[in-house]
Amino acid sequence: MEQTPTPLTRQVAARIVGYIRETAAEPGTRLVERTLAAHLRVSRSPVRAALRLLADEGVVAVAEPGGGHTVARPVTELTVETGDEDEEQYLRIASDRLDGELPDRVSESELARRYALTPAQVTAVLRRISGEGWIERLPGYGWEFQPMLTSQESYEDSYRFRLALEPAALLEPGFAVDEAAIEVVRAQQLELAEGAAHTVSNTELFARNRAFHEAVVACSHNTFFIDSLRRVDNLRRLIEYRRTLPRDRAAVRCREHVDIADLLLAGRTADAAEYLRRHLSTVSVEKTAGTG
Amino acid sequence: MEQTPTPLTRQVAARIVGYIRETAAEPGTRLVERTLAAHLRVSRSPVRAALRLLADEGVVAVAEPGGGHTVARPVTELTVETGDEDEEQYLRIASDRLDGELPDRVSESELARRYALTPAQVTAVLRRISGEGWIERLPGYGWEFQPMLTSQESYEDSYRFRLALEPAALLEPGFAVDEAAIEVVRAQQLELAEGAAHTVSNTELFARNRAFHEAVVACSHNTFFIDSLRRVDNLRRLIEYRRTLPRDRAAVRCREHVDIADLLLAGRTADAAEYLRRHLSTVSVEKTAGTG
DNA sequence: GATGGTATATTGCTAGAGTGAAAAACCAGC
DNA sequence: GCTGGTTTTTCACTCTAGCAATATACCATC
Repeated sequence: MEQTPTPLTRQVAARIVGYIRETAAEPGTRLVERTLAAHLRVSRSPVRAALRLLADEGVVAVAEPGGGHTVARPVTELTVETGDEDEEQYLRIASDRLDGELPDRVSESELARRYALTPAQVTAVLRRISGEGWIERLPGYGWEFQPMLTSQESYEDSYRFRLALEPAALLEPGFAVDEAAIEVVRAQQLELAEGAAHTVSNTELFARNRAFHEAVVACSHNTFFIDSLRRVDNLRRLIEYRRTLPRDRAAVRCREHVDIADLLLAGRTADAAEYLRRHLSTVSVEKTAGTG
Repeated sequence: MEQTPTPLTRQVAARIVGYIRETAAEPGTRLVERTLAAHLRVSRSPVRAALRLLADEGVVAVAEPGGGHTVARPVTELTVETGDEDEEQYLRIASDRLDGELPDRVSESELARRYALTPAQVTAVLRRISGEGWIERLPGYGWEFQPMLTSQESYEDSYRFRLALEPAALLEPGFAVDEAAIEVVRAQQLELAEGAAHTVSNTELFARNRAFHEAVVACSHNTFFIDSLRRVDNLRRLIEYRRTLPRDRAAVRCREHVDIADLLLAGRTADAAEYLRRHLSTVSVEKTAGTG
């Protein structure tokens, strides 16, 4: 009865759980297959497989009249299980590279051997890494790692880049506050500022702060600003993992995030931009001085 | 005697010609295989194949004592033959997409059929396009085109992005003018300003202007600024191809480029940044008003 | 120790058949 | 028209073996 689910099925299942949480759907809410498929950009096939999987786990219930599935449990009880094996491979390579375990140039078969990957998996992970800009295909055979955020210097570079970018994004003519989105990240930041910053994991802290900054910049409705920030954050994530963040300072920064959100919600965009500029300057100094 | 050269061999040959031109090597100059290989990031194998090809074409000569190759002709006589078939495939797809001939979602086999490509070629071109950010792999099968610079709106977005980026790059603490590089692009711009802007091809005009802006930003020595600009330019290139540029205005802009280069060479970086800001504002208005 | 020449080892592409999974089309019921 | 269920079609991955091209190591010479 319980086939081993495919990676895609697991991923879709995880994202359905995320969807339920985002929409705060209460138990009994119908989960429409076509809607989910369109939202997750896949066909109904993996959606149906994922729903069966979630039904086995008791997360969703089979609707009696007419079939289909409904939410079974309240949002608060949902676990976060990602089970993303692609992500693991990616992080292992990133980690090895940062530790200097991987040479500057590697061949695809070398990666396949070292990490016990199929050719398709190698293709997938290389696609992702090159998309993030820290590996490049050579003209002949092989790939070459590009300088990452390893050095202190390039880390500071990334902050000055954001300093040029983010405040400018708020001053875009197309800037319009997405109140719902800002409310969500504001709530997250408030929670952090009021103590959660001391208990939450490194990963989670970074993810939320990232979500805040990206939600703000997303209001600019300018793809170039949004994409650029996302690219920088993808790289930052890899080394923030390995840092020990001073949590008392983090709490202060989260409070500032709340303030920025408030300014935006009050329509004081210019003030928010200026506040954001100062905020980034401060963080930059903290980070780059903190660990030397 | 004359085997059909591989794509890589042709590409390497073309880049060797470019190398000769860049270094302004005179006839008789020795072309060291290992140096070329390191410079082009390939092994000596394709370099040797390319040199044999160029020897057949008479571009390089076989050195008599001790073997090896030397430059045969003066730089001015060199042809520009690219013969880059990967580039052609890429441009065909870009063109079709801009014309609305390609649907939002495509499968790899669909592309292979439509353009008569081998699977490896499909992989290569998708790698490139996704690197430039206008296609994305879907979670399941298939790829989805992302909004490009098709719309007038997104085109304006790209200019405002550069407006936030480029002047800020000049104010980077690590900014240091690469005099040699700036001299080169200054000379190109001067030539354009003094008439060549009216005779040169669309492609060439765009390439030179791009080279100018990127050379300036490269002096910031901040990867994030440099990469971001390159990404925007990759996209701009695709639609600038199809524009009819008003050449009299282009000449004026090239003159401004020369002025900016002069300010930089004189060490007046702040003035250059301000000039660049005004320059970009003007260009933005011209472009976005010109063609409607 | 550079350099060109040569030999060897690896690499990634090709081709074809087979396969499980995903996309797409179709159907029935409300 | 919207929904869940079902069927059909298409897709891309997995093997396998073979191979030309590339990368690498090794010479010989000056």
